[in-house]
Amino acid sequence: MNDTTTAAPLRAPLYRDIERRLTDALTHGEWKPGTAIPPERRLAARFGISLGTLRRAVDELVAANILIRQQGRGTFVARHTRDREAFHFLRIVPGRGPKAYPDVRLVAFARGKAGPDVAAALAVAPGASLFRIRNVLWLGTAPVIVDDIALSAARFAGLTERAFRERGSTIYRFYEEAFGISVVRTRERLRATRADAVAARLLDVPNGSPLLAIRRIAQSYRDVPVEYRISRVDTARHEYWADIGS
Amino acid sequence: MNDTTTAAPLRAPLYRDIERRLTDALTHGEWKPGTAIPPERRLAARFGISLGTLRRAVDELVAANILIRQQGRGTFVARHTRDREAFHFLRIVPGRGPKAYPDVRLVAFARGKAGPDVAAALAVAPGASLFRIRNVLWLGTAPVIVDDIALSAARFAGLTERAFRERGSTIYRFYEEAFGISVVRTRERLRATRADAVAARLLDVPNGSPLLAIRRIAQSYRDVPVEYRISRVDTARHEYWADIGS
DNA sequence: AAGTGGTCTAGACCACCAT
DNA sequence: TGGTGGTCTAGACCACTTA
Repeated sequence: MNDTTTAAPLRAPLYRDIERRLTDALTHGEWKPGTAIPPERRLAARFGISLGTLRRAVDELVAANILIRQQGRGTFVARHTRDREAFHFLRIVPGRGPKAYPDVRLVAFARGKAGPDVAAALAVAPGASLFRIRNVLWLGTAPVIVDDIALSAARFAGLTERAFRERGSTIYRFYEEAFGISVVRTRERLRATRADAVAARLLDVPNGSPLLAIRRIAQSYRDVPVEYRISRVDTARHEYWADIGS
Repeated sequence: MNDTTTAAPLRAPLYRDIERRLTDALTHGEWKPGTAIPPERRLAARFGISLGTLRRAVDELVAANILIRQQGRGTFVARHTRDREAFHFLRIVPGRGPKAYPDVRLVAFARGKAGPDVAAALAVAPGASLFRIRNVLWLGTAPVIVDDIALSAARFAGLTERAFRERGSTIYRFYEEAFGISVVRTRERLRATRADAVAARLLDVPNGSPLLAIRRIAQSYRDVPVEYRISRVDTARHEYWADIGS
């Protein structure tokens, strides 16, 4: 939650320690997305700390959308649902009218090599092997977004076009279930660009139309980058939303 | 911090109550931006609650950037500094190279009437009197952003072009000091557009160049809208950043 | 009824800042 | 040295879910 630039105190507070031990357990797959972690009283006993301190550590992970509390039921490891992927990570909404789920259509699946930018973004060596996936997202009755996704072939070993096409769930849920990779945050950079020939054709807009270009780095626990994605969005009838300070 | 859609429990927790009483005091000007609120132990006694509960209420306001804790010194009402306005609310950064403070140049100051969209955004009656302000923001050696600001003339009674031009501080700090209006959050919607003749001239780009258009509603305590702003950004060498899930 | 998370208390002690 | 926020504890009781 802190700025990455914040100086670490000489002795980290106990709840940070516990927080680290909890994400350790998550990273090592001790608790899977969608399942409950042990009850708070049990965890507090296991770590030999008070309930208040344990709750504080869990609070941090809840705030980071890594854990989800449900009163009376338990605390669960967050998992990607259709809603979460469509309305939390996908920040494109209609200018007017209700939100809709995107219809994701795979248009290209290939292997490639990482250029310097992608390599830096994914923390792999330049020239490392990649999967490159292109999707067109339909919202309502029109194509609105072209997504170009780059994945490290090493991290997603065994991925095939067929598995991706027939995944039967959202993309991030698929990463979770098939590769044990949980996307917990994204960093996005936006620019206004012009549609090139490919995007113009896929989005059915004139060549040179203004498109919103979003560069996204998706990260897992511990800020490990797992996906690099460039989205180009036709914002004639849709827009990107960002609330600051809430 | 909660979804606005969350059903309210039958009996609100005590700390929500305290949080409301604290923002009441802020709204009524009991504590001014930049000054310290009373120490936590004193506030807890004043409200007749435990320190833990008082801290929880303060925690919420700290998370919302309304209060700022400083260990050993006190808890202060957040105030707009150059850094906060330039790096927290202004989400435009250079594509490469270090961030810089914007140089804000006023190019137009006028009165006008609210159309339906602006009226809805500012929660004023359609046709209500407005101030309309246009600034060009320079970053480094080039004009990068055109800001068109709309303010309710009633809420900013007495504002003059001269006062705005000679404000001697950032814009949001000026709202705070001259009108007691504290901006604590913004809601932004982004689109890719083409530069019209005016923007092209002010930003020194060809007519029709792609520009990032940002519609911003700035809100004070209790989500009261206080400013409507449309920014048009030349993203050739700058970009907009958004981190999700952190 | 049993088990979970949610709220609230009372108090001890630590870390940091100003004087 | 005194005053501030930061951490941690131990425990009581409430609210909600499931069986």
